[in-house]
Amino acid sequence: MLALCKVGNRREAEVFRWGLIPAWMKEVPKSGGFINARAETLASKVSFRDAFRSRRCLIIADGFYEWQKVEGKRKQPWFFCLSSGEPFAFAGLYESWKPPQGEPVNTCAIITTQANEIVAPVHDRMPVILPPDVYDSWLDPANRDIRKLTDLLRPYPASEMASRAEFPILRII
DNA sequence: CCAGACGTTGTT
DNA sequence: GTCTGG
DNA sequence: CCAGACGTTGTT
DNA sequence: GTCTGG
Repeated sequence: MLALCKVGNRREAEVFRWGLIPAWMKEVPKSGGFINARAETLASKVSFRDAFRSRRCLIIADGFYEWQKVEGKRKQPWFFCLSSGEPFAFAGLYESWKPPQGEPVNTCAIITTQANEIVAPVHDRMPVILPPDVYDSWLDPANRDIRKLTDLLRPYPASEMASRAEFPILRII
């Protein structure tokens, strides 16, 4: 997946493998890494703390799915997007993981938070979407204010979002 | 204090 | 009843 | 999470 | 490598 990060003074777009692998891991975990990190516990979790301190990124998307448990049926997917239809940015973390041998692998995870009112009927968690005015402070590795960074990780306003039930068969683009 | 975990709930 | 240690 | 502690260094 | 659970 493609994500924006800040290297030196420049914003860069880089390809990351979805599934963050902490630097100290010796081999690729069975799960393939951590695809989600909880906003509430980020700062204290060994696996995310370093990335949260200095390797934050933005993951561009135009929507996301949440899957609703429906009694006796397969899970029902719902599609969520901005009512403006504009693309947006998930708050993400990345790591450059060094395998025992071979080239480093860029890995990333998205951050989740409590669901807002539009997502809550479907699922209790949702990805953190950041508004454009905080992109700079989120991306800046020199930003050491963990408290303020944590405060950015809120559920996006439901009033600016739209949703629709999606049929799995039809969703292939 | 040391052994063992270290993360979330995605995918169909 | 509540805290602590394993 | 549940079992087991729940207290301090006084006195002879 | 560092934290947690026993």
